[in-house]
Amino acid sequence: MSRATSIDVAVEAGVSQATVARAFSRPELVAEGTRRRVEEAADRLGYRPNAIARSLKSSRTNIVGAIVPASGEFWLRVLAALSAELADRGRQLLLFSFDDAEAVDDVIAAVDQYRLDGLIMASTSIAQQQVVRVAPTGLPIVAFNQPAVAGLVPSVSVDNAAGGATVAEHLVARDCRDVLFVGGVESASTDQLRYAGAARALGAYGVACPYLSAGAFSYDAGHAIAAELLARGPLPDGLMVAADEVAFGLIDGLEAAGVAVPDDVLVTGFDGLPQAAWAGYDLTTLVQPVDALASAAVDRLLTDAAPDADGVVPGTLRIGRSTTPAGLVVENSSSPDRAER
Amino acid sequence: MSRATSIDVAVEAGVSQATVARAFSRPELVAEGTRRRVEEAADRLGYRPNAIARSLKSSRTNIVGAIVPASGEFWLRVLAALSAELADRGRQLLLFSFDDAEAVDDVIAAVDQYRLDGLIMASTSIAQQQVVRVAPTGLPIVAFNQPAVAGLVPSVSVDNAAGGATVAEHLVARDCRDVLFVGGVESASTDQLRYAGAARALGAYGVACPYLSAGAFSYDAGHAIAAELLARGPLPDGLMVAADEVAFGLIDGLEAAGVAVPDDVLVTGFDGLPQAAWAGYDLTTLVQPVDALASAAVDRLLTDAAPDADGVVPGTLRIGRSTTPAGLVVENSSSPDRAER
DNA sequence: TGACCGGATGAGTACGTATTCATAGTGTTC
DNA sequence: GAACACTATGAATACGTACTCATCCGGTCA
Repeated sequence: MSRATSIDVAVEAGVSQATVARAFSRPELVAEGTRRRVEEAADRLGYRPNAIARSLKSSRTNIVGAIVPASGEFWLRVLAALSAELADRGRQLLLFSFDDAEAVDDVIAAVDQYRLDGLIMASTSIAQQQVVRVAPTGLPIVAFNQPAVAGLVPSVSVDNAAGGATVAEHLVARDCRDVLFVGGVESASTDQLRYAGAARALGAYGVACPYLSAGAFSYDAGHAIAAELLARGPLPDGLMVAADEVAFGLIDGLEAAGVAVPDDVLVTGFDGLPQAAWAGYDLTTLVQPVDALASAAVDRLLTDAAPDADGVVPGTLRIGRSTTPAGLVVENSSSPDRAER
Repeated sequence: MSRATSIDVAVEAGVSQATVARAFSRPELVAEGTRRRVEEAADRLGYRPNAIARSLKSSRTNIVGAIVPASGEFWLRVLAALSAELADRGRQLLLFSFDDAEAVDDVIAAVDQYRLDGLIMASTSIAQQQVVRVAPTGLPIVAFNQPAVAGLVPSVSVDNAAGGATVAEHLVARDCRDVLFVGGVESASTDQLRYAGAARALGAYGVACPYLSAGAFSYDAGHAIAAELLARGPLPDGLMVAADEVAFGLIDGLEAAGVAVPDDVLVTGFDGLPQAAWAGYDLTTLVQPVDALASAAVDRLLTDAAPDADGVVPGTLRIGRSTTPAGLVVENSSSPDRAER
């Protein structure tokens, strides 16, 4: 007793299969009474149009693929946002998560088989050449937070450079004269842009900004780099970290070594994870507008945007205790640095 | 210039379409030389089998659906684990996330259309009747961490009752004589089981264990309930919270009010989120073996397990600072309560 | 040498839908 | 009342694959 088909419904309702198909896909072409009879018959048989067969005919699946790294709080948040956004537009999300960059090739092969309506590539570690290989297949693509491929395929990302600058200026406003940028993965374009934005902004104030890589965008990497930082000599005034998760690890690593944040050193993050607002850290960070980014990405995907359509969405600075030493008096406590942006 | 089909390849290779199809689906039936010729022709044309058409014929999509709540750190972790597990078995994951329980009906309708190979329902807020409605369609289902439907459909979950007991016994071992259980959503079966396990275990020691609901499984709910707790009168020795995320909020709420954890009150969580291990909280919690759970769920799904096949996987206690007051001397600091389980 | 067997391949069909084309029916206009 | 426009419907086909069945061919055995 398998699923009822449109033919079963046609027999039940005493009409042709074509009429059943029309009743579901273009109801305005079917007479009122007929349509009701078809609907009743369909209800009785528990009929649902078979999306697979429909896709075969129409060559549109209503499914959008998303390639997303398998770990990291930020990506998981992005995933939820994309899923919600697609659901709003009647699409489904086929998830491809991957651990290491090599697996991306397998994923791309799979994507190809499913004739998806589009593909969102969300990762900093997908190589440029891998993206390029997909592009000619005619599959609409959008790169998510992967500014390196901007120009090759439509992309959407937060304004990393401006965000880096915003955070840097905040540190200057908090009297930092000596800042160290702690990056995640040096080759990641987001890392580079955030650093470039920060270095330029700090340069305008005559503040130098060396770069140090933690080696990964993870809590553990941040925790591990703390020791190296302390071994290097005296701490700078401010540590500007390229990602919240790394910053959490770094803060914990520092405090385990007896260094207090923000009393001994100011720390900032980047991403605006929910945990940044949790009192345990209360981290100053650049909040990525995940929902807006997801919305923009889906937009570009479904309207088949031009390859050079780069959507850059501004982030917002969240100021927390991690850059607010106990002694500091701030005029407007809710958002003291609002004017900076 | 659309995609090449098996017919195009057949022409190019000078064989029939049937041979091309065989070369890809059952290569052992095709002679060595022919197969090579087909493969070369396919490469030249960039041919990939169309999974949609294959599904139509074989009525197997190789796609498994997952209905997962749109928020909550725990669910996101589950999602990543499921995706990885399915990828290992050559399946894809079609994601359906939902905000409110009503949306589940829409999701189920969508699921039905895609003729998925299986469906994983991961949520405590999916009503029993909704699950039951899906069951008769013949679609293999597995309920994930939703013990309420055990017996109706195959289910997989952590041993909530035993976990609750384990945590409770740990609190007793830490000299708690007065414990309050802070639940998330009272109607959630996970909540009930964890509470029941805890209450039974505590009862054996003559320790009472009242129940208080935070109203949601969220940081904010935990934060908000802190005030109510303090207004109720003197704090108990230990607060046993039904979920890590709630516990984080509760701890922050308490500390904002000047109550120190663990010095003034011990706090435990449940789930074992990565953040529990972060030094900011260092929470004692029952770690759910997410990967093992995901693996078990996929297993049951693909082998079409019996409806009464209930997979209950044990969790492990993680002991953190949140139940280790400064004065306490512990014999084996790495895992002092290992014997408890 | 003829019957037979097994492997390799081709012709044809089915999966369930959407859509094109043809046709029957119903008014409408001069 | 005939020619016409228009709506509602049915018959037939295509989407791309997998699989059944039939065919062919070289080798084997009596």
